[in-house]
Amino acid sequence: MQARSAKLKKAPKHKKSTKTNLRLPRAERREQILTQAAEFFSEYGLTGQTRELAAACGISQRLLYRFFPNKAALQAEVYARTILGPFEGAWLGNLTDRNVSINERLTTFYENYYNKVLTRKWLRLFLYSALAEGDMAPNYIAAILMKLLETIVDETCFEHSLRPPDDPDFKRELGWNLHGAISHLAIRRHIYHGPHTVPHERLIKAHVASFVAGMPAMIENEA
Amino acid sequence: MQARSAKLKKAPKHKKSTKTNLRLPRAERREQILTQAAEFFSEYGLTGQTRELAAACGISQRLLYRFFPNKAALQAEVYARTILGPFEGAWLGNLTDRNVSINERLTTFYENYYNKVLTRKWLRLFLYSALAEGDMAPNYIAAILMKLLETIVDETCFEHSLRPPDDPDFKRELGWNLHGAISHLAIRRHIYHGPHTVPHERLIKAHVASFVAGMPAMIENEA
DNA sequence: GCCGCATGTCGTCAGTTGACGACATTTTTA
DNA sequence: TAAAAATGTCGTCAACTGACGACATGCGGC
Repeated sequence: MQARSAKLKKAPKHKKSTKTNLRLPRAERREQILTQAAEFFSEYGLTGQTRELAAACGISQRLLYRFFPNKAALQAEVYARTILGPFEGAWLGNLTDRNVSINERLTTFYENYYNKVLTRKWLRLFLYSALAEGDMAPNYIAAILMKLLETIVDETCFEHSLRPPDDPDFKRELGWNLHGAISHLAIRRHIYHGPHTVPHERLIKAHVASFVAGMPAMIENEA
Repeated sequence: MQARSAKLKKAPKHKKSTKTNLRLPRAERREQILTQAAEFFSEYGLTGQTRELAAACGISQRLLYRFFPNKAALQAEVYARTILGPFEGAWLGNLTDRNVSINERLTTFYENYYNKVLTRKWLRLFLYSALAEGDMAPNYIAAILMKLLETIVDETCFEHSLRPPDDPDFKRELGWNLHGAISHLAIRRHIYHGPHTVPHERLIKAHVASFVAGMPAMIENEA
């Protein structure tokens, strides 16, 4: 964001000598760029400059355009990896193991989700994209989230021997009670720079406890 | 890159025929600019161009600099009005009226909060600012929110004849269970463009019901 | 009427920024 | 080992963008 005074001094004009600007195979360089770009756009937003990104990669700006036709294409790939990637894991399986208590299942899942998905990098990229109307793959995420939300509501209702709501939209919204509270915890900590005084493990347990205990009230309230 | 706000301004102010915008008194023009700017920066982010904003106002870009020394100063004032403004209202009072049921108090409050504060404009401005590390007045908001969170936890605990947690940080975090769930509902609807199939009134009631019913579990869970 | 000033615009400067042609250097291959 | 291919940089263009000096214009007071 500040002066790019980091601009290399009298770089080795033709002599190899000291500077080891080693040449990387195409795939490897591409990988490095994508990794740096995820970090970079997450930090400075989608309007971050390609020159700055190149500097962060330690390469010339021109080289970026040897790998991606334009900035948007690079960002699309960053998005696909960093946002969609973490969702690939199907940890959903454990959620339906009724040999384990519902509280433990939910706590374990969200402990994992918080650490693997709701990171600073992920949240910033996601929010920048959403604010820019970046409809990048919201459907994909929506599909996975819908399944998750239905699962946690179904399982929690089963615990109480309750019949889940018939309206699928409303049913998922009940799941958002827990999912939203934990997502917002991550947003507060990573985006709003709220205090980290209470360890998140303790809070996830509390949110899960409230969700499970509050489920009957949410459903009965509908009478 | 392309049309960020490329919308040619429509007719001036009706009257005055073909001639350009009528001349406004300084205070009035300033007001108009601030109103438009809130809308504008909320929509296009803090990197929105002053030329586009001027066009939206129907004035020349130069004129903006007759009212504000620079872009940042204008944004700071927009922020103070649009973000801080809605917090001024002290609807907190009703929350402690124990003649009314806790569910009704919380529902009424959050119904109001959702409609008056958690609007699309407010959320977008707030998020853009937070992502840009805009430490603009987070303290002021924090102070009000802290009071709010403590109040709703105190009142809900009172309902259950429970002693609120001694640790003030943890106590506030419990309040975030409800506040976060509702904030995230607004974020989903206004920022993520999630579905609006279920009316928010119904969801606020559900979240409140879960919060109130789940409070004992959150506290006992600490054993 | 016409003076003076607040209101408002035009044009431009200097720094930015995405994109890319031309060229240089290293590695692979026949 | 020389040519081809791959890897990489320099320099530049055109559009963008915040900022502002110079100038124009409507309006109230006398």
